[in-house]
Amino acid sequence: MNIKEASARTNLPAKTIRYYEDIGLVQPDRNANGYRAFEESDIHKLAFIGRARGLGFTVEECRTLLHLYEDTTRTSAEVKSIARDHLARIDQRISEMKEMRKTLAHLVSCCAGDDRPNCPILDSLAADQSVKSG
Amino acid sequence: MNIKEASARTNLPAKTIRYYEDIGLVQPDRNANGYRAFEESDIHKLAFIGRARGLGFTVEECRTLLHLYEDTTRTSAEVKSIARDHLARIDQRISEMKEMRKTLAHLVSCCAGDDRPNCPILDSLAADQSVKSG
DNA sequence: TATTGACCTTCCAGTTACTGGAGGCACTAA
DNA sequence: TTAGTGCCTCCAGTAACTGGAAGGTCAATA
Repeated sequence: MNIKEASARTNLPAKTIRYYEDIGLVQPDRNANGYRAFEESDIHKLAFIGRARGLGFTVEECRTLLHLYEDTTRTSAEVKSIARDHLARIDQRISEMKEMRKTLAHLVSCCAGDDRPNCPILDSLAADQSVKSG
Repeated sequence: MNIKEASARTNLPAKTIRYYEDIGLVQPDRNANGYRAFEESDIHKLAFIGRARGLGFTVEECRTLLHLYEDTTRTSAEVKSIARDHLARIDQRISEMKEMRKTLAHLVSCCAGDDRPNCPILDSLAADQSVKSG
């Protein structure tokens, strides 16, 4: 199948699929005319990558996961370790963002949002003692 | 003061400060020898930017906020609008990450993490019906 | 005075994961 | 034959830095 159908089947933009080929995640055959010829196995790989990306794994992690998937001598410990590291990064990131959110929400709630110039948001950004939270 | 002290005062890497000059966020004077000469006002701006970046504002938002800060004819509504948009983006991002976290945590908890190859994490990534959550 | 070492400069390249666009074949249908 | 769509490659740009090379400057020391 051509790239458009592969794109439709995997929900990945054609550009992205070409990119994944570029960096060696998939190696579809080529037709005589030079068009990529995707097999079911390519679609399967691409869908795998798409799902892993959807869970926030980096492309390099996706590559590793794909290798592990194809390596029947893998151990589930290897996979779990990658997933757990990623989970930790997500937790880290979530807590950072919650911290930002807290400060920001407080500032927003303090700001009149009218036509006067006085603004606690700017004051806080400018202040040496920054308002960190409620 | 030289860039090293400016860096220490603002907690921003020297590289980052040079970058901020490159993109026009600050315009420190230069000494006869070509070294940047930071004034208190530059430090203040840099610290402002650093705090705004710490709250997750993009560099372009920082530029806008800085302009607003320096423009005494601003309205707090303008500032609040930027902050509120940013807050919405953060909320969006947090909920996306929580969704990821949920799925991932579930998969991790299902995986034995031993020396056997069987792995529900890989199964889920490979499966056409993906496991979305608990 | 010469030289070390820390500090400063600019400029170029690399990072992540794509995305947009130009220029140009290939294929299908009318 | 022509139009329209789809495909190809290659180049450049995105965000916000970061690393490193090559080289000038300054203060202190041998």
